[in-house]
Amino acid sequence: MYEKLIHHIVADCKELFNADVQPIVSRPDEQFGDYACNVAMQLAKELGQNPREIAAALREKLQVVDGVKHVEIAGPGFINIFVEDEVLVGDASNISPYQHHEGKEVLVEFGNFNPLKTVHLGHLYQTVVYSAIARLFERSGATVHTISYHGDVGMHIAKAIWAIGEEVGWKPQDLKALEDGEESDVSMRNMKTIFGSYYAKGNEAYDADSSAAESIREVNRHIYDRDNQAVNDIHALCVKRSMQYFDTIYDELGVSFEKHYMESETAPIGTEVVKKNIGNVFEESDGAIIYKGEKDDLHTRVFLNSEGLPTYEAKDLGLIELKRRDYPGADKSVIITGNEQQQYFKVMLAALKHIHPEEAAKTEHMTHGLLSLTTGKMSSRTGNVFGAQSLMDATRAAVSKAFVDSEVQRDIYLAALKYTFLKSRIGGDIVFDVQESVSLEGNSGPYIQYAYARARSILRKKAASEDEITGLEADERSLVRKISEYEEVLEKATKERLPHHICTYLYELAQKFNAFYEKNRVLEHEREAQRLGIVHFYAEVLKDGLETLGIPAPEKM
RNA sequence: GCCCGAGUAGCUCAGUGGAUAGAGCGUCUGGCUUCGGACCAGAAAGUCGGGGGUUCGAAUCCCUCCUCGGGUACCA
Repeated sequence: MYEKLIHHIVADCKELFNADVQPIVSRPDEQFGDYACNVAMQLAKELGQNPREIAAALREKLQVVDGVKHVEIAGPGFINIFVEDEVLVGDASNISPYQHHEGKEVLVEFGNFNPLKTVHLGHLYQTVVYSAIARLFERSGATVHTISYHGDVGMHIAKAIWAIGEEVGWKPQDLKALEDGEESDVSMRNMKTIFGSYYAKGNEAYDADSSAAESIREVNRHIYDRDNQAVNDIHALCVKRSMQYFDTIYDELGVSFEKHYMESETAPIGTEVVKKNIGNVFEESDGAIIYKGEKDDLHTRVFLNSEGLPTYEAKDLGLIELKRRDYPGADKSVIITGNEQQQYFKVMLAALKHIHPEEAAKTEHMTHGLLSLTTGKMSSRTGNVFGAQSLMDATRAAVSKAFVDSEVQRDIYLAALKYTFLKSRIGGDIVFDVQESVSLEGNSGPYIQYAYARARSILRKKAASEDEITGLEADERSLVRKISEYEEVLEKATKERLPHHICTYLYELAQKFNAFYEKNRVLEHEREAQRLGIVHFYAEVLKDGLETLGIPAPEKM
């Protein structure tokens, strides 16, 4: 109905006033109607007419639209539209009407876990956000290619490799301890601790000892040039182990990737691209190759440093070349990073515009905020920060304590974890309380899962029939009206790339149903058939919404 | 300094040009042998950072100031 109304209003404004409008049709407070439009007030100034008169003219037109019951004009000129019950029931029963990205090929990429580094909360958050965005595109009909990008080169890697190399005397065959570890979850975590301590060791030496710093820089060059067997072997082993460890986290989260790209692959290609464009895009300055962003109202950034090594900027250009090679048919390329890279990306994309303008045009960079904890003292004395693994463990523990006998603890755990991250708007920083994130009450993932399980429980007792739902009572109508909003919510979430709209809606819907259910019987009631039908629609929306967010919807809890 | 972003109830957040600014947590009051109480009903709690402006209408747009975060050439 929503799209139909917009269509009618556009046509009517054209016909009546010869005006081109982009009307906003909203779902007002229930007392004002099922849909509301403010186009009359927008047009009032343009036409020099009284908004209520404009509204009155539109009202005549809208009143005869099929499915519209009546139209009221309120306040300064709101057009409030009341529709027939069947319209709401129809919309409530149709949960996948919009396919905005049908036939489109979309790449969704994020730069995430870096080999040899610990996985912290921000990485976990980013992973959950990323997979929800990818699902939104999928849900709206796109073919989505999921891509991850990992920093396996750079000073942080060089520091760790140097420390390992020093310890084993640069004989990688002595790395038995690393190679032979069992690949169980626990041993993978140990591996991360081991890598972390090597990194710390290398970092310390780099700051304290200038000769160590020089040899670390040398290791760094070897990593780029791949010209030292010992460095290559240690590097390969460390990356392999790290990626195995990351896979355990991805598996746990139910996230998967079509392709992983590594900076070691993108670096040489990016370097090539930059070198090829010196003179027309890039220029030399103080021994480095830079892009002057000032001509685009941005700032200058280094693409190749004075040692000739590519910075992240050049590597990113290399990654774009790889994506062009691997996905020539992509219509859109979405990249998700933290806010701090916002201005950096503008410069990189400005440079890209000179190299591949069409690629720059289809690239969309979206950013998310920082994650922090309310209780700042989550790091223990030993220096272990409260990382991704700690949060996952804490959440899992809370779930197994609260749902001792449940067969779906994993599903509930995923709901608690993911919903915590997804319920806030993407973009701003998020401060959260571990206790609250682990909470299973109120506005939480498990609350919505529970709502679904309750609905399924009713439907197990008696299945919804195919009977028509007619003669809605006030409470029923109100619930159906809410269910019918789902398609609009989905559309909004997809267009704005903001999954939290779905969370907000699902929570409101579940609350509304719970309130209805509290005072109205479903089974063994004279309107049982109709009510079972409504419960069925409600359950379908909850399930679809949860799954779009990447959260499972178990039948029983 | 310059360039971004943020500031809404005690805390964490929705609301981003519309009608009395909404939730969760916390506090207080009530409701469970009941279709699943992991729930529901209700109360208290707000100068929407301050000030100015645009508009029929501003938490939302513009200007300005304050506070915090980020970026600002060889980190990502």
